[in-house]
Amino acid sequence: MGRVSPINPSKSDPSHGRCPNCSFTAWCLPANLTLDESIQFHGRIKHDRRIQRNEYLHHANSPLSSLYMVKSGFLKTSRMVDGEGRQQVISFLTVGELVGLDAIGTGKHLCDTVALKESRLCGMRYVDFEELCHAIPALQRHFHRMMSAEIVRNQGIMILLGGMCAEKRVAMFLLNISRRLAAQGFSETHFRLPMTREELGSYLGLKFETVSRAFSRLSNAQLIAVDHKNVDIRSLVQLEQIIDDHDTRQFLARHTKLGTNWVRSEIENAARVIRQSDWTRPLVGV
Amino acid sequence: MGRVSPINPSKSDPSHGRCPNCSFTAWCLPANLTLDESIQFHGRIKHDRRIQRNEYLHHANSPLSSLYMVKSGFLKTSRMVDGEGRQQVISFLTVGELVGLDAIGTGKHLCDTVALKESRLCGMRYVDFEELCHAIPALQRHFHRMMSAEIVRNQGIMILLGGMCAEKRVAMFLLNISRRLAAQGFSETHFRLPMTREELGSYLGLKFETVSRAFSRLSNAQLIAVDHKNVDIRSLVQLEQIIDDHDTRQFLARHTKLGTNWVRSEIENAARVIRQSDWTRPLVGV
DNA sequence: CGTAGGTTTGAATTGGGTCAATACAGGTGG
DNA sequence: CCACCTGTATTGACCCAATTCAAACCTACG
Repeated sequence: MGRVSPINPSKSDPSHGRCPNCSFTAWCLPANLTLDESIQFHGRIKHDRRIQRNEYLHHANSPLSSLYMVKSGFLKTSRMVDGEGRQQVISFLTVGELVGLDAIGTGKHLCDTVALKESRLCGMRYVDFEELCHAIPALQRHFHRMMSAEIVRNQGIMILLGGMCAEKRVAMFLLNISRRLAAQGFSETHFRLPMTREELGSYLGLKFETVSRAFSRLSNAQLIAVDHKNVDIRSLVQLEQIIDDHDTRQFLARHTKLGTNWVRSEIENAARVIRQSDWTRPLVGV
Repeated sequence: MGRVSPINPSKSDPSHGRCPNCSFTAWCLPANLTLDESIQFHGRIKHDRRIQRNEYLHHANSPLSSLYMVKSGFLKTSRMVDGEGRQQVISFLTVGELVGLDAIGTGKHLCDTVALKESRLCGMRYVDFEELCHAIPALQRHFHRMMSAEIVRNQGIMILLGGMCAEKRVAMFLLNISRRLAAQGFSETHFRLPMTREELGSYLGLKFETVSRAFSRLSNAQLIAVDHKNVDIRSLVQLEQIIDDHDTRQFLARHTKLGTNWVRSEIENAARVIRQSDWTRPLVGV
């Protein structure tokens, strides 16, 4: 039996299903299913559930019924942090990402999951999914790999939260978003963040003012351009460099031109050059 | 065919295997396997691998060959954080806990895993494990639940790292250790930590001096007694309360008595007792 | 429009980090 | 058995990045 090659989702043949570019079908392409298996899998999918901005996909404590794949849009998951209602954002989810893995252990969702913008999802009843995993060994292996990958992702966040300064956290986040969007065929340098500074801060372990300042500093250093929720990455390379750089402030200072207008910038730089060594000297052409 | 009831591991019947109280067999008890399945599972286990303090179970980048269960002892896993060799502790592992889930996605370990003290483990080749998961649907379901539980645990760390002050982090850690040891039949209030302050700090996103100060403050507030690596939890209840309390410093201040010498002498006695006895011995059913 | 929610920025505060000094435990070898 | 030595732990003094508090400002949307 011929194997379905792991081609780009956008080119996948929708002949055996009513949901063109079905995100769930696309998700299991790397599992390298046979055509039969692929049809079998596709047959259990509930296609194209839509939810509006601020609408909940599910609340904490609700039972797990289905796993969902994001087909379009953006969602966040968040969890209660203490006795009283403080919530912390646990993840942001976008196209091609699976929702509900954390509920399998207990059979109940621990997270609220809510749409940050209008979103479409494909779902599959979890009991069906388990059944298919047993019927299709390749799917089982793929699922194990995906669960493991989720664990590794979370370890990445733990590293971010455990030891990085504000600018590195934001830089890592931007690179992460960039890669995830690029993987789905969107621009890797130019996007609109669907979450507020406060939600982002909650995710990154920072207050919203600190997030805002971090954006400003990265912007001053010309690594990005920010206009409210719109982000333009000016240098993916430097954004990556800053994460490994031991002295973040110095790294940013090297690339920063001070002030918001030419005159002020020139004056302050001139003063600095006179007073100190030339490490604050702006880039050529300023 | 009769089902193996999910009884306490320490009472499990070792009749169908050479490894009494085999930690891996115990791990799959909640899966509620039939006797046949249980024997089948047990048959693939490589029993009783021993590793010494500071010995590596595996290094980062080494291929995943086996999953391991900790039978006794304590290990840590850690990951490279940046270009140069800074490592961050990702997890501490003790009796009854599974090692290697994060390697399934890529087939390579991302973490170094090293023993904090002499440890014994049971292992199973991952290919065998996958095969058994397919052959035994109950095992597959159990494994999925365990992977999901691992994701949930990591979310807990993310919450800890994202928003808690030093004392709360240490309090949570102590409660966590307490529960894990209690689940294996050890004392839930009285134990010896196998890791250094630095390793603990790395895990909790703090410098070792800060960990030390946090221990001191919890100790001054009579919630715990600390003597170097020996910890005696004086009030599990208050330790839980402090996590929900909005104003940690005030909470601690309320309970702090200055200059109580009698406490100190009791602590030192307790510490002596721990040092003399083998603290790793279960209190029940030895 | 007008208002509420979101963002930016400044100034003051503080919790944790850094640096440094000392104490202690546990292992080693004499 | 003891003396030594190294790695670990505690504690104090000072510093700095992030938080808190506050004031504009913007923009999205009814």
